Amino acid sequence: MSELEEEYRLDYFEEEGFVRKECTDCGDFFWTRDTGRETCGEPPCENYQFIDDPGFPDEYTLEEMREAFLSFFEENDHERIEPYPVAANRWRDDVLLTQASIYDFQPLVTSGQTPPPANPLTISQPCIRMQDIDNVGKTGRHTMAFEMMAHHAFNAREEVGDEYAYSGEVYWKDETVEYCDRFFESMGADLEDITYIEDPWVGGGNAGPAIEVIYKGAELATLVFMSMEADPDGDYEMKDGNRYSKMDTYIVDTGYGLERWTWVSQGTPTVYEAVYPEMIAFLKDNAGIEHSEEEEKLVHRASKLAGHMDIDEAEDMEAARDNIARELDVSKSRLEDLLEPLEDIYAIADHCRTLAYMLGDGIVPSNVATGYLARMVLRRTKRLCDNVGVDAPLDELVDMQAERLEYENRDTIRDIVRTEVEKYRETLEQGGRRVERLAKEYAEKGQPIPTDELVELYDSHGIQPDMVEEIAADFGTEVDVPDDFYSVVASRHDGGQAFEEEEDEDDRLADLPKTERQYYEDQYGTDFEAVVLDVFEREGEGDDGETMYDVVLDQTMFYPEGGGQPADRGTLTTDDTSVKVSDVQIEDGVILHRTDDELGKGDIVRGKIDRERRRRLMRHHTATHLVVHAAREVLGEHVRQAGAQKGIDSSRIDVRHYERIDRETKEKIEMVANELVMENTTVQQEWPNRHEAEEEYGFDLYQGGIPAGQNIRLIHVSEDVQACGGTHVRRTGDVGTIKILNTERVQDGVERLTFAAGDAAIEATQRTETALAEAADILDVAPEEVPETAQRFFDEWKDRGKQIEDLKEQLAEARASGGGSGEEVEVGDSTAVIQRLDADMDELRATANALADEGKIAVIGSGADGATFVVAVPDGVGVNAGEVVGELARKVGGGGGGPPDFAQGGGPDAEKLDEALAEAPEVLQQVQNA
RNA sequence: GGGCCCAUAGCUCAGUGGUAGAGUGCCUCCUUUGCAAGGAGGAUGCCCUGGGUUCAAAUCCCAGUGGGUCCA
Repeated sequence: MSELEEEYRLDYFEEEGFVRKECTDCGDFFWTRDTGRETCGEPPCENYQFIDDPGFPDEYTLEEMREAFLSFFEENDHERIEPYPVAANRWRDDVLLTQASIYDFQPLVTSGQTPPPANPLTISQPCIRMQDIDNVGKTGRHTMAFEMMAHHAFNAREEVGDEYAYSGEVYWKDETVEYCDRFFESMGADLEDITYIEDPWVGGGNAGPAIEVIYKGAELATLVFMSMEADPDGDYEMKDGNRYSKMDTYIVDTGYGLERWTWVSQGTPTVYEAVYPEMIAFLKDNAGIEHSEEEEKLVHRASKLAGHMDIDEAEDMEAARDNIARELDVSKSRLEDLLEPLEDIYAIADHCRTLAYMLGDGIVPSNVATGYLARMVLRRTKRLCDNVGVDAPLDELVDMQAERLEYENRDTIRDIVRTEVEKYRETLEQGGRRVERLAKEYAEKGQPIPTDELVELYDSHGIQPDMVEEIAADFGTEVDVPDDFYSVVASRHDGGQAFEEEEDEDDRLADLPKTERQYYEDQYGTDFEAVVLDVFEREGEGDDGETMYDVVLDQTMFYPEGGGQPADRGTLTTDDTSVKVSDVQIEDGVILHRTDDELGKGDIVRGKIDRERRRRLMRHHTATHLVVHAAREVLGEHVRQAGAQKGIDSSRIDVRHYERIDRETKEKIEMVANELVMENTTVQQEWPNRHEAEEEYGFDLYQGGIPAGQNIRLIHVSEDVQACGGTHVRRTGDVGTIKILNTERVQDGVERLTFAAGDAAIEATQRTETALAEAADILDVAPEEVPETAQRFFDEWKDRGKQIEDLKEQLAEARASGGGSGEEVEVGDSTAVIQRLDADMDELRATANALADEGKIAVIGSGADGATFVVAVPDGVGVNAGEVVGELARKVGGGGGGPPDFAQGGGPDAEKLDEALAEAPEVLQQVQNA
């Protein structure tokens, strides 16, 4: 850290008369105007000083505080930026949720590939930190959802010129600290009370000096000066033990906690009371929580103490509670009875805000990714509500927050919450029954429910161990919950990790110029001329191991595989030869044409792409945009594309939605999509600046992934606008027609729509029509009558099955009582009937049973399908049917068995059946004697 | 993206290779009758679909479909 010491010697500190001191408690270095100060000011070195004694002259609500911050920086030449979604995985694939304002600009802006939307800028970014979930409500200061107010400046060293998307210095450390000071000043804070602690920052491969800003015991801001990157040969060793070196870009990354600032301005005992006063009042009232004046005072004092204590760890919670109780001179249980309901209520308010952010930004609960996080939060919130006795519907509670956050899709949010609560209820109900059965079972055995059953219940059925304990208690059953339960569950999930294939990078490839993409200039073009720049030999890459070639041209009409659109095919022709193009890929802007034969470097070639294939792909691509657009219109604004694949005969898109799409809904989507086709509007492409595009259309542009670069290609189809690199038809009418073939649920919360466009749609319709016509033909009715007729046939078929069953029974009885056909022999005191009857197993069984009912041993053999035997023995006769069958079956090369009074068996050698039956009397004798 | 679990009577579920079951609901009758209840009898079923193994599959194996759940 000492290596960074110089980094903190700011001119600003000097001019303002700051002194650098070492905290007498924790040893951290800090800067202050107060020369007499000894500690850094941050808990646990010091306590909160703002509770019941607000830090600013005026109280602020959340909204007022946000506005105060943003307008302060606006007045100081920062541009105000609209917040990004909380679902960060919409623009980056390394994280799920937005956890800080800087996430908005990673990785493209921070690495200098893409310019920032404004420079410098200010923003208040909603964030969600799931890792704090257990502390929410309990510590008085943790929230899962919060807004990070920030100002950012993106700088690049002068000497690197215009290599990056921004250049030069906007401002750096001195100005950043000065802004912080002046903002405090504008709020009416006492500047003597502020300390700036030196606290270098490391994260995500970057690092830099950073400063924590403490005021009245609360950390109100962090000023990060991101300027280093991981580098084994770097000059600086940071606190993570790795070495870092300076980057060409350096970025001001600040974070001011909106909730903290609001809290400090109000001086309430907990942050929740400052942030959600109305909601907490509502919840208290709804849960029927009333406190006497004395209790009220106790709670107030307890909250104050809790706020002072450092209880980040769950284990410390118990101890902290003990200390608080002692200090207040009440019993721990009394304190818990008072505080626990309040803690639940604080958590509910916070979780509802989290849910409002998540669902409002279009996350659909599911078993994957952010959807799963949303489901976890929702279920946890529901449990908290049940626990504390809040009976207001959850969708209403979430809506209260959604309304405050000014989301427009509130109806959808409520719908999603209702659906999800209902799903949870069903899961609990089913799980409850399952646990009851288990509890009963183990209660009878007098054993506790073992751990592996618990793991199974949790892992496969989503039932928490505490719920098992609760239900088991009703049956007096113990439950064996190990302390490391969740790690036992985790160990079940250990498995082989897929390893990534590494491809050899060709240096020659890197030196080639980017191929000119003619397919954008003329999407209908199929013929072109080009010069061969290079040819790569690919040995053994062909389907049958033959050598293939990757041809690089200066320009091409061939569309390389991308954005779910397969590559074009066609031919490249010179005066001497013609080669087939079977695949086209793009690598770093260089387009590779996979061919079956060699071309010479410098050759001039005529390219020709498979026109019909391309047309079909274009129709399907435009149709994809139409179907997504139609799905949004029918299902709701939350609908997002979750993957797509275009094809020749059909295409599919996966769409996020919280319910199954039934046939009626499917037809509605199909209708809307086809209406757009019939409108026959033009399909337009443009290449606007990415930030202008984002500003105008929002993040919903990026349905199929986020492209890099300053300018992005937009495709306008009707009202729909998407960032897209694919080829499209000129007018929607050129799609012809769209037929949705199928909908399936590919994951929870993700529906797959398979559809065909143009001639492929007609073909698909014809296929189903043919199937129907053939079915109608077989039934000999008109196609419209197929369902009714099929129903009638099915019913009749069932009826007849029952009749046949009946008749066989009667036949068997008649045979048994009529006797005659079978050979009767005496076995001990009883009579055995040995009979050959070439019929199926059911019939043999019925006959044998009927004989046994008359008190006779039945040995029936059939040669209908191989050789089969049934042996039935009446009650009280000492012959083991299983053994008899076993013996007989062996003679026909098979086996058999069953209970002593009824057995069946057989074997493949039907011609030995009579022989076996002839020996049956002997077998019976033997078995009886044995 | 990966793992695990489930699919049998209208409903809730048993059945672990050998004659498909229980509880509940349904129908009929009896007792009683204000309602509820009780007794006797009866009907329930492509054991999700398709393949495989086997003399024999609801049962074992594979694939599919539908649902549930946990993890990243």
